[in-house]
Amino acid sequence: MVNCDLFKQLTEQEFQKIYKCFNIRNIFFKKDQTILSNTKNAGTVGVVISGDAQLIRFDYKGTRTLLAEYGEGDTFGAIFSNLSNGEISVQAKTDCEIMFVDYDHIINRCKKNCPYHNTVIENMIDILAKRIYTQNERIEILTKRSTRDKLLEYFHTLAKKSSSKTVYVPFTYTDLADYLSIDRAAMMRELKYLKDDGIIYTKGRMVKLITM
Amino acid sequence: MVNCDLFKQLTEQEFQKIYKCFNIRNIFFKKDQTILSNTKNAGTVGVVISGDAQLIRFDYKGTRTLLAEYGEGDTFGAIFSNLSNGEISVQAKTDCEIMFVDYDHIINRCKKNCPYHNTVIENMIDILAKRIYTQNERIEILTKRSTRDKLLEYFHTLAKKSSSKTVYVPFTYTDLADYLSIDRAAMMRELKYLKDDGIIYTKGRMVKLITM
DNA sequence: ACAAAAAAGTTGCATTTGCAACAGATTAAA
DNA sequence: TTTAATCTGTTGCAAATGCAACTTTTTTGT
Repeated sequence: MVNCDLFKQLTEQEFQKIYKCFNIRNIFFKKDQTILSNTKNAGTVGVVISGDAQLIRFDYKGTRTLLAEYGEGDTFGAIFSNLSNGEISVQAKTDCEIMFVDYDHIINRCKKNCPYHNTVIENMIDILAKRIYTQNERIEILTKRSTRDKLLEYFHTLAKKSSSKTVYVPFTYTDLADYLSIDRAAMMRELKYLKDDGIIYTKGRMVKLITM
Repeated sequence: MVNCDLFKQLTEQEFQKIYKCFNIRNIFFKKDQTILSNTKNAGTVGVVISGDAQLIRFDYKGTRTLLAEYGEGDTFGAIFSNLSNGEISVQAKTDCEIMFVDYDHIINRCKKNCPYHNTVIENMIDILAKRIYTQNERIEILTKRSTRDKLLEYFHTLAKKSSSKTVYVPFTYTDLADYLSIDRAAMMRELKYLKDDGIIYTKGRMVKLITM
């Protein structure tokens, strides 16, 4: 049984029917392979069955930006901005299995008018809404004007999610810098200042928020 | 007849039924009034019938960020990030009329199972997808590390939309700085450098992209 | 268990940016 | 139509940031 946002609340039989009707296919990827890009698998939605993946963009300058992280059950793809001359792609962070579903099949009801298609569409709405929410979080962070404020906003975001003042950065500090869209060295320096000022305490990727 | 993304492709009769069934109400706002915020009209979707509105956030520091602009037919609200200690709200930029629809009514089919409810749901998906697209554009811009690159990315975004190398900034330069999340003075300075370097030519809010 | 690769942690220095504080131009209001 | 308010355009200066170039530590692959 698949355990993912897109097909939740479906019975096994319903899922099997949809699997055929929607022309769904599962593909395995090795670490560092490209799962999806402007040219590869465009117009499809990817569902992570196992493993981890990252949405990454490279600038014309070669600047790397980490746009999102996907884990088991997460859904990605379908909607990208086709702007920017940069390359945007989803990369396998570990070996992973991905289920591909055509976006058009999801949102356009076919003549059969299967009742469980409604469920899928409602799930898709939830996925889109969640993505908007996540992007809003990201925008909140990026609109902060200083490195310090970006870091603090990010840590507070994590803290809210885990309802704890002790948070764990879910990826490397190198990636964190790319996620916050700042220079890694400048970020490390600011982390030190934050520690010096007694605002945070860190040990590896564990960060404890002291003030507030 | 309403002309908006949310209820497009509906007949007048269908719309009238939905208007009652969904408990929709139209409200007029004077310029600078708050249309929607964390506390006011949360959980509802606003549709601009006439006038213009802006999504704005104020930081704990008082830093203003312009998050989005809405014109006639645009849909806003329903999904905000509840993070950040800042105040987020939709403000009337001019006098305007707003139609409020409860988000739950849109996405949850009722027992009557009206066929035209499908249309509304499909419209909602399009709206969410479009919003994701717009947010991606914004993130593209914000992840640029320099003022210069932010400006150029923004101008190129406008240029793509209008398929022209001559673009018109749709709001004041003061607002543009808030939109790009940079200091206005620094932005004006960079605009001057861009002109000096022969990369752009400007006259008022008209910007002509010379290179590429 | 070892070698190689990646990440973490530092620092000096040049550049960019934000901030404050203006004057002039334009727009809105009385 | 005059006044007030907002927006545009500048500048000096201090502070923040990015960049390059390292060393040390940790992780990964064989």
